[in-house]
Amino acid sequence: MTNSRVRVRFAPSPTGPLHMGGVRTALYNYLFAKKHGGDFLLRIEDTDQGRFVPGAEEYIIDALTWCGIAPSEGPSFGGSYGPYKQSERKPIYRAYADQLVAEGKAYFAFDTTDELDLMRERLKAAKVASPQYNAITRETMRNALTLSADDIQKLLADNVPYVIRFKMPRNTEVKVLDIIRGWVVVNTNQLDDKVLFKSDGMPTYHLANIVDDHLMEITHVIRGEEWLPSAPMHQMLYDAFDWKAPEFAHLPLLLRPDGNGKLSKRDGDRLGFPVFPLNWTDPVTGEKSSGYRERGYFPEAFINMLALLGWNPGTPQEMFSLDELVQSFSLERVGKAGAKFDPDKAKWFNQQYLRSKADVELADTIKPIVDNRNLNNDRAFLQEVCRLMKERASFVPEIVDNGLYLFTAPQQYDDQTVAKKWKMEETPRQMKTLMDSFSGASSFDAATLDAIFKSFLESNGLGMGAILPNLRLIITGEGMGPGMFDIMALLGKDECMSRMLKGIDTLS
RNA sequence: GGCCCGUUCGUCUAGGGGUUAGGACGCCAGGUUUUCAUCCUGGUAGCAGGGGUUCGAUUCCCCUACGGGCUACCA
Repeated sequence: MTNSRVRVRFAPSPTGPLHMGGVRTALYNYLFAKKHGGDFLLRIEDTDQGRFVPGAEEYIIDALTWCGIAPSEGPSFGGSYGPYKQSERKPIYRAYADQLVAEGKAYFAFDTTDELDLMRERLKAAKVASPQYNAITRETMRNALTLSADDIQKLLADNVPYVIRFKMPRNTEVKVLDIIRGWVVVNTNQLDDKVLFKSDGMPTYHLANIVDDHLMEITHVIRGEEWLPSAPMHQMLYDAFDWKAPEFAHLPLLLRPDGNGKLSKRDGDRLGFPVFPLNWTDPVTGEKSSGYRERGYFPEAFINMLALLGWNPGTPQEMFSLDELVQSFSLERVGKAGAKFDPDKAKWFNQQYLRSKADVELADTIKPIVDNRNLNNDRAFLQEVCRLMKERASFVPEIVDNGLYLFTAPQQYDDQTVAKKWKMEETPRQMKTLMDSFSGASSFDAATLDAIFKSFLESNGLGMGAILPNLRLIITGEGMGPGMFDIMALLGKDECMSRMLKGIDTLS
């Protein structure tokens, strides 16, 4: 590798929607690339034709785009190292497998699935610790190392299916330097003769991955910890090809909030939070999974939260824009231990972003929701709704849900407040008097209304606590909410009068 | 089972041979607010256990426990 330009890739398998753990892996790749002025590319690893899920690839691209971490190379993104889908690179791989065979570093194996199962069972019965196809067992199997040249020719001529296996050397120490974990040392006796090339003509992950990373000039492999056990094997492959291996960084896993285990696709809706960035409907089962986007999360909040799950800047800063993350990120500050995802903290992040948004911007965001429900969508009105409600919401849709009374008159009145504050003998009379005071308002703005209200209290010798909750009750139906006179000013005189009248009437 | 990786408040984490072990979320209490939310103040709670090394270990080493990952012609 002659150039020193950093190139990293995110290489998911299109077997379903990308979950948040995958998004985090993509994010760290993205951040690392940007930090070092390098390239971030997407490669689709679809070598397993049996597990292909329609729509998954589009989903991955949509999700990354929504998160603001779209790659600069990849399927539908272009780039000069393509194609970026392994199924489209199929013709490339065979020659590399053949090269290893020619050099005696790999070999043909003709064993059937049944024969392999039998071998494993035999070894298990003999109490062998980990039954595997390796330097010892390969001697008893049907492969190019045990068969005669004539037999092999015959099998090939008969089109008997075969795979190409890596000839793992015996009793050799393999060392892999991981940026996050340091040296990881494994003896090859623990490793098996991995299949590099499948009988269906496709390479396995291991071969395709190494060949593509080499051809695409990947300098750093940043991936999930589930790949750590196969890293030594990958190192052996780079050595076998006499290629310089990229640097490795194995990320700690995202764990589920309850109990144990890594976060899986099933956990989300079961525990009441999404595991996916976007909604997803399984094309086969029709099963629906909810996404962060549709739940009302901002991509910035989602990304911010994800970034801090396993990485920290070493400073107390928690709120990070994507640019700030790029500036601060380093693999050295990625932790080693798995991180449990905390839905409460995710919610808090979103709340922070929601509060920091401009009212105008939020107004645009709630407009589709409002339109969808046939509510008042006047821009200035929505902006004021957002100003009043955003301190009281964690998610965008809550602005509308919690402030529905700003759009439509209440249909019912909060029982608790009625029971506690509404006095049959005097409240209706007080409310009527108050109505008269408001109806004479010179202008219906919050300050004027506030002044009118205060003088009403004073001239009637009343306290706020006795009157205001009831005013709120008949106008909003609620016992709590934003500043009462802001609400009234927003609703306007006619609406307030009509609501007060209806409220008094209903509750009397 | 075997191999590999890991272990600081409930959670995310800072720290690191001598610290009152720091921050954030959550939770609790008080203040502000006519109310709720926000905001402010305070509080609760942690170095998995046992051996070493050391004047001194949460920090370094070993063991154990626990957790996780991998163990396919899946990635």
